Parts: sequence; C-alpha cells; structure tokens
Amino acid sequence: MVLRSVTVALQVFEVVAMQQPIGVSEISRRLGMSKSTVQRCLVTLGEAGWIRPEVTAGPTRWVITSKSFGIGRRVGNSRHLRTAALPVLERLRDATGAPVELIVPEGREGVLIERVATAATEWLFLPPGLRAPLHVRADGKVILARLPEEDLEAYLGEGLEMLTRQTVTDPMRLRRELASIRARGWAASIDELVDGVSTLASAVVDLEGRPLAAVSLHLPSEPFQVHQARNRKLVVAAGIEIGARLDGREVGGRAGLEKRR
Amino acid sequence: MVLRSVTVALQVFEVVAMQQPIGVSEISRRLGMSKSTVQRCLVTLGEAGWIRPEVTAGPTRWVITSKSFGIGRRVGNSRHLRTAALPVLERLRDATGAPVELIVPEGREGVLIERVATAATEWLFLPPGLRAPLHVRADGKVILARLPEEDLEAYLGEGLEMLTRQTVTDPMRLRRELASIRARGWAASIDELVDGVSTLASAVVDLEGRPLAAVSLHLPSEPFQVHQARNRKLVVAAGIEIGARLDGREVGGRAGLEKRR
DNA sequence: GTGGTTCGTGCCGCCTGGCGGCACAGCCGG
DNA sequence: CCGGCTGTGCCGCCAGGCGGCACGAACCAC
Repeated sequence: MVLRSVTVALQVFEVVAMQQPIGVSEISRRLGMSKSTVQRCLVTLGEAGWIRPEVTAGPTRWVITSKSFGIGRRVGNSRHLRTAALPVLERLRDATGAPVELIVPEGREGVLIERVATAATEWLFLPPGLRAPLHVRADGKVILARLPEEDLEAYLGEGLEMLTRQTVTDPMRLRRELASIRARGWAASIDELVDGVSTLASAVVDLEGRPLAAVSLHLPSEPFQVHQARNRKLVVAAGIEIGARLDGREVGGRAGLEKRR
Repeated sequence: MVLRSVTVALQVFEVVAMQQPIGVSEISRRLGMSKSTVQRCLVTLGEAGWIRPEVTAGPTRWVITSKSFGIGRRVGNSRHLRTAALPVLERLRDATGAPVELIVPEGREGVLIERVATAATEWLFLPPGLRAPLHVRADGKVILARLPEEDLEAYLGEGLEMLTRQTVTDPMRLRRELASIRARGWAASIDELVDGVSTLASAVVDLEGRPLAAVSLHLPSEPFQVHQARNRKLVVAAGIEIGARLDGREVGGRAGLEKRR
C-alpha cells in the first residue's frame, strides 16, 4: 500500500531540490503530470515549510528552504554524531596534516557524512553524501568488523561486489581480515581506491559495541610507514573519543525524551 | 488547497527525523493519528527512499536515510555553493587562524550553511542550520547591502527587530551603514553577538551582482586592529573567489539544463 | 497593435485512493 | 496463563485529490 499523492509530492520536492529555482510547468513536464497536481503539491510543500516561492517579481519559482538542511544533518543513528565528531576530526587533521573523513553505515553501504581537509588536499576524494559498499574501503571494513555475527552473515550472504582491483570477494578471506581488524582496532588499505593514497580507519561504537560510524585518515602512500604507529594510535583514539562524546551527551538521549513526554 | 495526506506524511517524516529510531505506535500517539495512517505513511516514505526500517531484530524501528542528507546540502540558491566555497573557506581559515562561516539569505534571515574552524575554537558560534535576521550580524549586513533597492525597501518595511544591544533599529541609520558597506565591500562588527569576538564579512554575488551568500571571519576583539587591513583583504578576496568559482562552474547552469531538455 | 505562445492560477465534477475501525500474531512482564 | 504492549493486514465507506479546462498576464515576432 502506497499513498499515491505522497509519492508524487516527494517526487515534486526532489525535482525542486535538484533543479531549483523552478516553476510549475517545468516540473509537470519533467514528471509527466498535470499542472494542477504539481501546483497542489507545491502549495502543500510550501505550507509545510519545505519549499518557498522565490521573492523575485515575474513568474513564481520555487526553491527549497533550510528546513531540509536541518533535517539532512540528522542522518546517522545518532542525532549528535556530527556535532560530537567535528572537533575531534579537526584535531586529528591538525595533528596529522592529512584529510579526515567520517562515514556512517546505511544498509550495505557507507555514506560520507563529514570531511575535514587541509587547503593542500582539496578534493581528492568522495564529496559528502556519496556512498560505497562497506567491504571495499578500510573505513567500511572497520564497521563490518564490529557488526553482530548475524548481521555480518546477512551482509556476506548477499555477495561481495568487486569494485576495485584489491576488493576482497572471497567471504572466508574477508572474514579472516575482519577478525584481525577487530582484534587490532584499526584497518589499513594501500593504493586501494586511488594510487598513491593509503587509508587508516577506526570505528565509532555505541555502549553495546555496535558500530555507529568510522573515522578514516588518508595519507600519501610512499611515506606511509613513517608515522604509521603514531597515526594508528591517533585514528583509534579519535574513534574512541567520538564514541565517548556521544555517550556523554546522549546517555539515554532518545529514551529520555520518550519518557519525558 | 492542501493535500491532506501529504501534510500528514511530512509530519510523520519530521517525527522520524527528530526521534529516530522510532516505531509506528509511538508516532501515532505523538501526532494523534491512527496507526493505520502512520503505517501507510511509513511504507510510502520507505519506498520513496526517505526512511528505512532499522535492521535489528524485534520491533520495527524507522530511521531516515542519507537521501535527506544529499538534499539538505542543496539549500541555497546555487547548487554548488558549498562545493565551491569549502576550499576557499579552508584556505581563509588557514591564512588567518580564525573560524570562518558561510551563510545564505533565506527570506529575512541568514542561515548558517558551512563553518570551518580550528581545533582551538570549537563551538563558539551558531551550529549549522541556525538562523538570524539579516540586519543583526555583519555577514547579514553585507547581504542586505547588495540587495536590489526594492527588496531592501521591503525588508525595512517589515521593521527591524532588536536582538542585541548593538542592533540598528533605525531604518535611516541602517541605510547609511549599508551604503558605506556597499562602497567598502566589507562589514565589521565588534563585540556584537559575543563579548570579545569581532567579525569581518564580505558578500558572494552572482553575475548580476545579487547576493548569494556571505563569508565571515570571527576574531578575538583585543588584537582586532593588528591585522585588520590584511584580514579585510582576505575576506573580500574569499567572497569574490567563491563567486568566481560559481560562475565558472555554473555559467547558465540551470538555464542550460532547461534548454537542453 | 495583434495574434501567437508561454507562463501561473483557480474552479469543477467524477471516481478512486486513502481514511479509521477492527482483527490477528508475536512478545513481554506479572 | 493472561492482559498489556507491539507491528501488520484487511475492508467498506466517503471525501479528498485527480485531470481537464478556462482565465489573466507576460512575452515575442511580425
């Protein structure tokens, strides 16, 4: 059972978000729907505060409001993940001089939620919002390594897509690799996604040990060994500190709200 | 004319976003709606990819997906504003050692879209997504200063709320201040929002000179004079560079898409 | 001017899509 | 074992939302 008008309205909203500023006719053509329907969706979305008509004179153009911005920041299991993580990520970047990323698991994929870089290393990697299967990157692997046994089995059961030359597609081999990652607390990859770039990653876990996110550090491959021990320690410490900040801020956060109702 | 079911579904989505992970009954109680209705909304939102059931065994809990994350990043008139701005903001921070913010105008308010800080100055200011009227902060004033005459008149016509001790509430005085900001290309405020913190700001404009966003730099007030000339130049240059990057990436971006259809 | 084309907006009647009530299965604590 | 809580699925009734159409305004070519 799907609510047809809701599906339509969400499509309209997405078109507005992608093509803003945009008018009724353009949208109706793009979606193959009658202008009346689109118009209704627009005013409804507008009254709900998700979009608004642009202020300029002339034909009415719609743009999205910052409401969706505020909501977009809530992605991830924990409401305050980004808030808690950002200072730690910045400190890690300052300590290592390397770009730092934060991903959260979403189904079989990891989604890049935050990224702090230095001026020297502007856009080497994925722009925020992009995704990759968990088993192809070091930061995804630290998340897999912390998954409960049955969830990991479910993941492996759906097969391991090969996306890079180095991708591990043999479930048994991946299982062994994850076991050693779990034991060490960190994962590394060398030249896996981009030649000349290596990655160190560690997990952010909740109080029960379930993975919430992963921190990763991206370094040039050649002097990779130089500060390896130090960098490993820093990455692992960052993962732990983010988790601790979440717990401190959020002890029963959601549950507390529910009770207080 | 509003689409009732869409309004309801959006409410459901917002509740999920705020209280995730959450179940059907909890939502129906919170919104005072029947479980059936909420259930329908949830599966619809789920099929549209906005939310998903959490993977754990036991009762079904819903969480939002990263789709809303990707959409939230599109706030602001220009699709690529954040992408274009981030490297420039980081360079400005590295050059000055001070936290840098980027706001976009939305109606009468400025919304904090991006913020790059140093480890030393973690959370002095507004968290992203928050908003303030344009006339109370230096970054808002540079936007007002670039507004077309009739839009500024409309803004002034609705009155100037006094939010800080230093807020200018006299339209004539604000008009004079904006004129000099327009002439100089930058705005400053000293101890306006937080005692001991001063701000320098400049605007990001499109090819027609309309304001798209504003960059601001936040410095301790006491040694404010020291590098003032240098910092002013840096802030103004950053605003101009972001605008140039946008134009380069987006010459007729939207119009081009429309034509290409 | 004028006829053509777009645009956005508003109305209306028909019909289907979504509403709420209810029933049922599973789970937990008393 | 029972009474409360979940989440889920079905059904009949009715109004909410659909598409078609019409209107005023803006723009362009002629």
